[in-house]
Amino acid sequence: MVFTSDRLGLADRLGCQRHVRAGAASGRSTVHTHAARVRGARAAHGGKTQARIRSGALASGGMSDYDFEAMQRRWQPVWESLGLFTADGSGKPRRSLVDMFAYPSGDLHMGHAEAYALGDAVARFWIQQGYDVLHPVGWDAFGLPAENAAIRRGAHPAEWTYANIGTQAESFRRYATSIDWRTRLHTSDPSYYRWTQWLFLRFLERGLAVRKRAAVNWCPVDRTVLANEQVVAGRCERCGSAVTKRELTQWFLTITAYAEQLLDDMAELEGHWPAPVLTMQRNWIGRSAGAYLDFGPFEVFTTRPDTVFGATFLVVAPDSALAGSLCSAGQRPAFDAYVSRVRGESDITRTAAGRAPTGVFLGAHGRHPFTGEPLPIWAADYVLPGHGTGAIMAVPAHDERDLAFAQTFDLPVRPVAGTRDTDASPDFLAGMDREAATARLIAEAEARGVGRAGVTYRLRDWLVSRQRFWGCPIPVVHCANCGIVPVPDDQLPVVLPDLRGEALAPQDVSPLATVRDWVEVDCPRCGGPAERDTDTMDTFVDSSWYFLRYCSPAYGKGPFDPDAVGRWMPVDQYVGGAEHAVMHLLYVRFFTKVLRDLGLVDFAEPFRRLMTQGQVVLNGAAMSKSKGNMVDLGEQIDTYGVDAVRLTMVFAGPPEEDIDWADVSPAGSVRFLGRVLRLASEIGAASPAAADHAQRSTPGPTLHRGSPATSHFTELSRSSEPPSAHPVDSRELWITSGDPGLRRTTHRLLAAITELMEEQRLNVAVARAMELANAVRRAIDGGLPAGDPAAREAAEVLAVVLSLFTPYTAEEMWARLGHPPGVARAGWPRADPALVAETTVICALQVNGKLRDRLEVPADITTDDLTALALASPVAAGRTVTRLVVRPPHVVNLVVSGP
RNA sequence: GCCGCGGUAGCCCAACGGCAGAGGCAGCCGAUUCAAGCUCGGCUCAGUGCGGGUUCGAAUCCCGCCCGCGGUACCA
Repeated sequence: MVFTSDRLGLADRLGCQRHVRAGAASGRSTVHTHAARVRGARAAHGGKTQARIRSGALASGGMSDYDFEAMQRRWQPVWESLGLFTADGSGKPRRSLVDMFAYPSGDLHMGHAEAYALGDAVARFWIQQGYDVLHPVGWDAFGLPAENAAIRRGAHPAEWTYANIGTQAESFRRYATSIDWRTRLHTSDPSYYRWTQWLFLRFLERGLAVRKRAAVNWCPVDRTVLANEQVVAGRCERCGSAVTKRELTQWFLTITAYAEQLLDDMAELEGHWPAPVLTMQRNWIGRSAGAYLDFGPFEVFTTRPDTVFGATFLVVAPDSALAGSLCSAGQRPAFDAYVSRVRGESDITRTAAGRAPTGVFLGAHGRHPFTGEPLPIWAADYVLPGHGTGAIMAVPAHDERDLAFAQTFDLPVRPVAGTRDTDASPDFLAGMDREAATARLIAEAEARGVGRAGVTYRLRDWLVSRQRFWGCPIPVVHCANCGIVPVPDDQLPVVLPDLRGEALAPQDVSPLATVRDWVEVDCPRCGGPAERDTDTMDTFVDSSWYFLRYCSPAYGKGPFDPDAVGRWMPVDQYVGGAEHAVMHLLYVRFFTKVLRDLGLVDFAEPFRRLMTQGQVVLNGAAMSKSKGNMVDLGEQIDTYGVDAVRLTMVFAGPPEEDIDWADVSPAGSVRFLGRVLRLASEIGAASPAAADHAQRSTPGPTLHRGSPATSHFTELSRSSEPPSAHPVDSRELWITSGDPGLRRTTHRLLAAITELMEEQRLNVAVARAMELANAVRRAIDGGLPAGDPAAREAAEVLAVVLSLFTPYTAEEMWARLGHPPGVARAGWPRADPALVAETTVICALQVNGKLRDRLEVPADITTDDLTALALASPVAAGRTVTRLVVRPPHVVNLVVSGP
C-alpha cells in the first residue's frame, strides 16, 4: 500500500464518512437504550450535550467535522502495517513501561481505560523522544471468576477466559495503545505456568516454600483458603463473605524471611513510588522492635520491656498449642469451653471494638524474669496466636487492653515509669527515659540470661495453596515412602486435567483431587505409588513474575531469557491501581528479591517508578453492578470515540486522583478535537508541507527505526544517551520566518509541555496543548494567514503533542498537514530557547505586599534599574520607604511606614 | 483510634513563597441559521475549609482545629 497525501485527501475522507454512517445507523438501536439510561443517571448538564454530540457525529450528515468512526477505521490498519510499536532492540537507549495486566472478566472497563490512557501517554512520549520502548501486554488469566462461570455454564474455564481475552485484545487495538503485540502472554498457558511451577520448585529448594499446619483463613463461599492479604476487614476480598478459620496443612512462601529487605529497599523507591503506597507497605509489614523475655514456661514478646516491673499476669492466645499444654486439670473444662467459643468466632467479632474482655485462668503460673514473683497465666482472645510468641506479659498500668482485662477479672495493677512515688521499677532504671530504660533493661535481661532483643513483624507468610481448579498446579508429589517429592524440571509443566461444568463445583478439597488418574502417579524418586498435590497456586504467584516473561515470552530454556531481561528490566515505569498497594506489589517485590538471590536477575526491585491511577467513579460512588451506576466503556467509545475518551481520562485531573465521570466532559473533548482538526485542515490547505520531507510516500517497514515524517523536526540522535541530554543541534530545521508572536507562544508552550510530561503531570500538559490550539486559532482569526509558517509550525507541534493522548486525531491532523502516516514517530520537537525566553515581562509593584501597579520591564533588567523604576512610580510618591525588596524581573515590594 | 492524602469560582482543576486563573465543564449574551442543533466570539463567577504563627510578601511553609477520601485496627 502506498499512502500519499492525495489518498488521504478530502474526497477519500468524505467517502469514508458515508460508509461509516451507514454502518453506525444499523448498530445503533441497541446501543442507544443503554446510552440513554447512562445519561439519565448523570447530572443534567452532562446529559444534554452528550445527546447533541451523539446526533451530531452520527446523524447530522457531516456538519461536525469530527468523524471518529472514520478515523478509527482508517488509521488502525495503517498503523498495524507500519509496525509502529515494536521494540526494536537497536542501539538506542531503552525504556520499558508495563501496565498492570488485565484480568479477563468481560471486556475492558473504565478503570482499564484510564490506566491505559495514562500509561500510553508516557510510553508514546518516550517513543517520540527516540527511546526504544518496550510496552508489553498480557493477561492474568487464571482465577476464580472463570471457574464460577464455567460451573454455571457447564463449560471449561478456558473457554470463558480466552473468549474474554479475545474481546479485550480487540478493545486494546481499538483503544490505540502503543503495544508491542509480540510480548503477549497469558498466565494460564502451559508455556507460561510451566515456568511458574519451575520457579516454585526453586523456592522449594531454597526452603522458601514450606508446608505448615496452621489456622488459616477460609472462605466458606469460595470454599478455599485465602492469604492474609486477601482478607479485608475479616471478609473475603473477592466475594465479601465472612472469613472463618481452619486448621490445615498448606503451602506457604516465606515472605517473612524477606521482611527486613522489603522494608530496607524502600529507600530506593522513595520519591519514585507514591508515598501512600510505601506507607501502606510499611504498615503492612509492621516491624516492631522490642525484646523477648522469659517468664518460665514461655517467652513473651514486648515492645516495652522497660515496663516489665509492672507486669502482674500473663496472657496466652487460647487457640494456640501453648495454652492447651499449660492448662491445669482443674481448669480444663472451663478452658475447653472457652476455646471452642473463641474458635467459633469470626475475626470480625473477635476484633470488634469496645467489647468486654473475656478469658479464663489456666491454673498455672509463670515466673517474673527479674523478681521471680509467680504470675498467673490466663488465656484470652485479645491475644492473637500468630503474633510474637502468642503470649504477652500484661502491664495493666500501661496498656489499655491489659487494664480492661485486669479490671474485669480483678487482677492487680502496678504502676511503673512516670509515676515516681509508686514506681515499682528497680534502681537500675531510675531516672531513665523510655528509650534508655528499654536499652538498659534488655542489657540486664541478657546478662541474667532471661531475655534478648528481638523484632517481630505483622507480616505473615504467604499462603499460596488454593483448593480450586483454575490455577497453576503445585508441582509436587506426595509419596508414602519419600514424603514430598518435587516433580523433576524436565517433566514440567504439570498440566491441568480437562475438567468442566459441575466437576468444578467447590467441595472443600480441590476438584483436582477427584481426578484419580491425574492424581495417581509413580513417585519420581522411588517409583512407588504416589499422589500429586491437588491444590493450585494463588493467582498472585502468576502475577509476581510476568513482567520478566514479557522480555522473551516464547523462551523455552527458562522462565525468561537472561539477556533480554538484562536489556529491559527492571521496569522503568509501572502503571496500575492503588488497590494493589499491598498485595500484588508486595509479592512482586518479594519474588524479585528471591530471583536476585537465585542469581536469575541482578536487581532487587522490579519497578523503578510507579504510577498509581485513581478510580473512575460516578457521582462520588464506586461503580458497581449492584448499584446500577455503571458507565460502560464500550458505550462511551461508541458515543464519543476513542480519542475523546482517552483525552477526558488524562485531562480530568492528576493521574493519582479519582475521576468522577459526572464531573468531566467527553463532549468537551470532542469539541476540542474537532477544533484542532479544522485547524489542521485550514493550515494544510494553505501551505504545503516542507517539500523534501512530505514527499516520502512509501514509509515501508523501516519506518519504526527512524522518524518517518520529519517535517521541521530533525531525526533524533541514536546515541546511547537519552535524547534529552543532547543540546540543541544546529541541524534542526526550524523555520526562519513566520509570525514571531505565535512562534514564541508555540515554543514557550512546547517547553512547558515537555517539562510537564517529564514530571508526568499529564492533565496540565493537555491544558497547555489546548492553550496552543487556542493561540493558533486566535492568531488566524486575528488576521494571520493560515499559510504563515508559524501557523504550520504550531499545528505540527500540536499534532505531535496530541499523538500522546489522541492518536487517531493526531494522525488525521498529520495527514491534513500533508505528511505520510506515522505521527507517533515524528520525533519530539525541541523548543528553541531563544524563542522561549521572554523579552519583556510584567513586573508586579507591591506596597506592603499588596499589588499597587504593574510595570512592563525587560526580562533581563538589573536590580538597580528596577529599583529606580519602582521608586519613580506614582505609587511610591509621597511615601517613606523603609524597606525595599527587589526580585527582578517579577516583583518589587515597597515597605512603607505610615498609611 | 492510628497512618496517609486532599479542601482554590456552580463543577473538574492550574498557580518556582512574588499579579489568585492556565485549561475545561456548566451558565449568560451575541454572531451564524427559516428554526433548532452544531460551530464561532464575548462575558459573569472565587480571595484559596477555620483559627493562629513565620515572612517585606503565604493558596503555597509551621502549629491547632473542621470536613472529605483512602488505608489499617485488640500486632503486645
